[in-house]
Formats: sequence, structure tokens, C-alpha cells
Amino acid sequence: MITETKINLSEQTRERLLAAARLVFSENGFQNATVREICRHAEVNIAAVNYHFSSKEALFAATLNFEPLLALCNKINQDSICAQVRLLNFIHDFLIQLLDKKECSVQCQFMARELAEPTPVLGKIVQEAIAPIHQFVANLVREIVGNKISEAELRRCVFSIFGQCVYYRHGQPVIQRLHPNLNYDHQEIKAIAKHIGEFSLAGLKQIAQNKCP
Amino acid sequence: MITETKINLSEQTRERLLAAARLVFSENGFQNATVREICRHAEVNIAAVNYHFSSKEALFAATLNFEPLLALCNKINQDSICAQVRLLNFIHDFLIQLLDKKECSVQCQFMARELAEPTPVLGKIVQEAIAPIHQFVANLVREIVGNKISEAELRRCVFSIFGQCVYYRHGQPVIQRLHPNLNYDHQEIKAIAKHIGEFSLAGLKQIAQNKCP
DNA sequence: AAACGTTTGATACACTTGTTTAATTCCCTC
DNA sequence: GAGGGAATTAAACAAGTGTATCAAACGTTT
Repeated sequence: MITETKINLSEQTRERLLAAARLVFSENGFQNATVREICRHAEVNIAAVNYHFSSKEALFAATLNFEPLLALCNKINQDSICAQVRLLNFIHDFLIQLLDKKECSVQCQFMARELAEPTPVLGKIVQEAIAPIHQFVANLVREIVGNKISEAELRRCVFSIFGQCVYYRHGQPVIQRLHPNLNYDHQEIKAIAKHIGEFSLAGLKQIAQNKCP
Repeated sequence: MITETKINLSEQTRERLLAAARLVFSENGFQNATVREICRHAEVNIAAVNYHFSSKEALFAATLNFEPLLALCNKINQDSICAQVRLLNFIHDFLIQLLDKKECSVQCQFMARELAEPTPVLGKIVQEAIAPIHQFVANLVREIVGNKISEAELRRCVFSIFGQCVYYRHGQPVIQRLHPNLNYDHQEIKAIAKHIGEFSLAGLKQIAQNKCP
């Protein structure tokens, strides 16, 4: 028990570092985030990063945890409702993870950021998070449009859905300047999800009809 | 004439710097691009950047030229065909500027990159390029969907269209890992444009119908 | 051909980055 | 309470950044 206390003290700064790292990384990306700012946020010494983890990159890798993201897919997969509604639910939950600051799952934001700014751990992120989630949506889309469309067209459909969602996160600096009084509260996110859902279902239907005239 | 020769010599390194800057900036972004690499590419001395331009930031600003992008809008605006086809044409031309390496208009790529990684000149880019082009698409969409839908919904439609297009550029590092043998030749760009066009027109139609049952 | 202003060049500066060092402090064990 | 290993600290390191300096080279003008 005494040992536990000791470990807990060390663990405490470790956890503070992880929490601060998640915050700073998600706000500034891997490159622009500095070890000093992370440590300032965590209120620990600069050397703590290289003591507890071995490098900035390893710290970044340690902050990655895509379980909530994959859990989202599994949860939806278990629903026995039709594929259309499952897609709508996914878009909503995905946007929540992507835009809502209240949600502690910064992982989704890492994924989005990684799209534009590749880091040394991009491979891991693609393999563990992006590829599965793309495959998940691809399966949903395939259920909706049937077997008539090609793999290339299926891929483009998936890209269309993700592109719409991710734009709200990527484009935030620009969107904020274009529409200064727009912020992503729960109501707005719901409206965005509803829009992307309707828009995409109609798009998918059109693509499917093209192949089955 | 003698004076011209002199100016041309100076102008020559200036132009070489601009060309190299366009290349390096578009490949690495503003932050990750280094003055040294630009100068190495241009085969000029490091001091040339601060001599001919006054800073790295000013050099970046000097590389910006959104005329081809805005010319695209003007060209399409002059067509007397229906709004739907004009939108399809815009999506195609926009994607060309966004994805085709042959096209020398790196400006569009700057715009896309700026979405994710804001630089000190973001304000200028938003004002001179992004805002006008968003407004242009907004006008097209308004023509297509009519006056029934709200400004917020109109905005989301515009975001849906841009989001789909920009994803192919933003997500390139990831897309390349997901589908290694996919590259953006003219044929592929045409296919992407066709997909996004059909997908979006169907989406717009759906959004418009929602409001006019 | 000489003098001038302009352009180039190598170098150094000031600063920030991630990382390392060595001394100190802390806390548990004996 | 003393000893000892683990954790924290301040300071420094090496590498990289954008920028500034100042002398050399260049081409044009007189």
C-alpha cells in the first residue's frame, strides 16, 4: 500500500502529462505542439516528458486510444435497424466525437488532424483507426447501394461522407472567419448531422440508381 | 535597355525564388517549409529571401495569386446554362486546380492547406479567395434549391460540396496509405468530379424537397 | 577606365526546438 | 533516524529556425 502511494505519485504526474498532451496535441497538432507548453499545462518539469515517456513522439503515441471510436462502430453494428438509420446514427455520433469539446475523446480529432499533417505515427493511426472506420462506413454504404456499384465508386461514396464531416473540423479556422458567430453546440451539431445524413442518403440513392436504371 | 538587363538579372533570382517558394510551400505548408530549402531549390543564397522580400511571411504572401481561382468563377458565371450544370463544371474545374499537379495554379492548394493550418496571412486568403469562392457556390446552390431553405442550411450545403472536394487533397497522406495504387490522373479527377457532382445535386434536391413537401 | 549603387555571398546572430545532464529533493525501507 | 533508490529540478546541450551583417562581386554610368 505504501508502494502504491509512491507509484501513484509518479503516476499522477504521468497522468497529468497525458491529459495535458491530449489537450495541446489536439489543439495544435503534433508538430506545432511544444514539449514546454505541454509541461507548463501539466505543471511539471520539462524533463518529465523524457523521463516518464522517452520522447515527444512516444508521448504522442501514448495518448492514442481509439477504443471509443471503434466502440462506436461496434455499438452501431449491433443495432438491428436498417442500414440507412445506422448510417445516420454513425454520422451523428462521429460528429459529436469530432466537434464536441465536452466529449473527452480527442482521438477522433487526432484522426482528423492526421489527415492533413502526417506524423511519424501516421501508420499506426491509419491501421488502428482510420482504416477500420472507413471499412465500417464502406460496409454500411454497400448495404445501402447494393452490389451494382464498383469498388471505386463505393470508395468515393465513403470519401464523400467523411469529407463532409471532417470539413467542419479541418476548416474551423476558416469557418470561424467566414461565420464568426457559428459555434458547435449540441444543437448545431445535431443540425449538421441531420443535414449531412439527408444529403448523403440522397446522394447514395442517386449513385445506386445510376447503375440500376 | 541596359537598365532592363540589370533589372532582369535581379528579377531572375526573384522569380526563381517565387517559383521555388510556391513549390516548397505547397508541399510542406508555411510552417514546415524552411527558407533554406526554398533557397536551395532556387539555387540562390539564403539572404536573398530577406533582400528581395523582407521576410519569409512576405515571401509567402507574394506567392499568393488567386486570379486563376476567381477567373474560374467569372468564367462559369458568364455561361448561360442552368445552375446545375454550372455547379458540375465548377466542381470539375475546382478539382483540377486542387489535385492536378500539371496545373501550375498552386493557389488552390494553398487555400486548402490553409483550412487546416492557419498562417499569419490566413485573413488575406480568406478575404480574397475563400470567401468569394464560397459566396459563388452559395449563389449557385441558392439558384438550385430556391428560396425556401434558410441561410444556415444553405451554408451547410456549401460546406458539403467543399468538404467533399477538399477531402481528396487534405486526406492525401491517409488516402495514399488506404489505397496505395490510387493516383489523381486526369481520368480519375474526372471520375471524382462526376461522382461529387451527382452526389451533391441529389443531396441538394433532397434538401430543397424537405422544405417544399 | 574609374566610381557608383545594386546584388550576392559566407557567416554570425538571436531564438526556439527536443533532449540530456547532474544535482537536488522526495519517500519508503530497514 | 539513516540509507538508498526513485522522481523532480534547473541548467545546459545540440540542432534547427528566420534574420541581420558586412565584405566581395557585379554591372551600369560617367
